[in-house]
Amino acid sequence: MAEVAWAALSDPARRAVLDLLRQRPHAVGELVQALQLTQPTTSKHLRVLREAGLVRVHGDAQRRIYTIDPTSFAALDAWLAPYRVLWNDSLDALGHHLDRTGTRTRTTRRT
Amino acid sequence: MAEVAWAALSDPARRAVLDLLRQRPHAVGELVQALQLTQPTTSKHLRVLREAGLVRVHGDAQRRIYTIDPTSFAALDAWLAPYRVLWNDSLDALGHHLDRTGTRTRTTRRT
DNA sequence: TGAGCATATGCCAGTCAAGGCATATGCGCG
DNA sequence: CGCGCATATGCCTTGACTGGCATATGCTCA
Repeated sequence: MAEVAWAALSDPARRAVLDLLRQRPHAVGELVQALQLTQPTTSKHLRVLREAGLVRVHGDAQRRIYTIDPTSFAALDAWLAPYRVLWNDSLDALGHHLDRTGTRTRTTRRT
Repeated sequence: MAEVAWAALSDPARRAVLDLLRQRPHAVGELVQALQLTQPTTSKHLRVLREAGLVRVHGDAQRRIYTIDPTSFAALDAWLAPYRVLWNDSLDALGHHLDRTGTRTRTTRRT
């Protein structure tokens, strides 16, 4: 199902793209420069991410603005969710008190 | 970093294996039968999962028992975590009240 | 409308993962 | 100690993905 989404995430460059987009929407050119990739390569990665439903293109002008598409991420997380209980249990067992590690629902201030 | 872990998850068969292991540890033979895969293929998938740190082999007798290794999952979730806030916001915006969707730290009761 | 920028696509060669088959290894039992 | 079961590994072929390059497309502006 999420099939393509997982495959998309398996590439480091693509995860890097997402990490940039997570902060703010970017135009292709910005990504090219930030990631030190060639323009065609970047476009191809974006295509993969787009078809995986992980990103969305906004401006259809000359500059195409890419943004994160949260819904697909939700699907990934949904798959991962059942497993979360497992390592939470393990951590508890180890006495890891760290209040909600970094796994909170809405904080994400890290770095 | 998690590099291999993502790649491992990109295969449906492997996710199926994990879904089985999540419920209880399984011997290779059980997986073969449950997933309708050939034995060598299954072993190879298990190898990938093992090297990705997603599973662990317990009994070193004739029957090798595979179990989920929670730690690697934590790494994946850690990467995913920053994105979680994004779709939570979207959902909130849409008026989704559902307290902490299913994203709590220690519940995961959803189906 | 013609030039130029930003982005996408096509084509090609190299690489890598996957499945099928045969076979090797590890282990317990008679 | 030799046999047989459970699992792992090797080899091979095929298909998919990647990056580089050249080039096509879409859009804006003079």
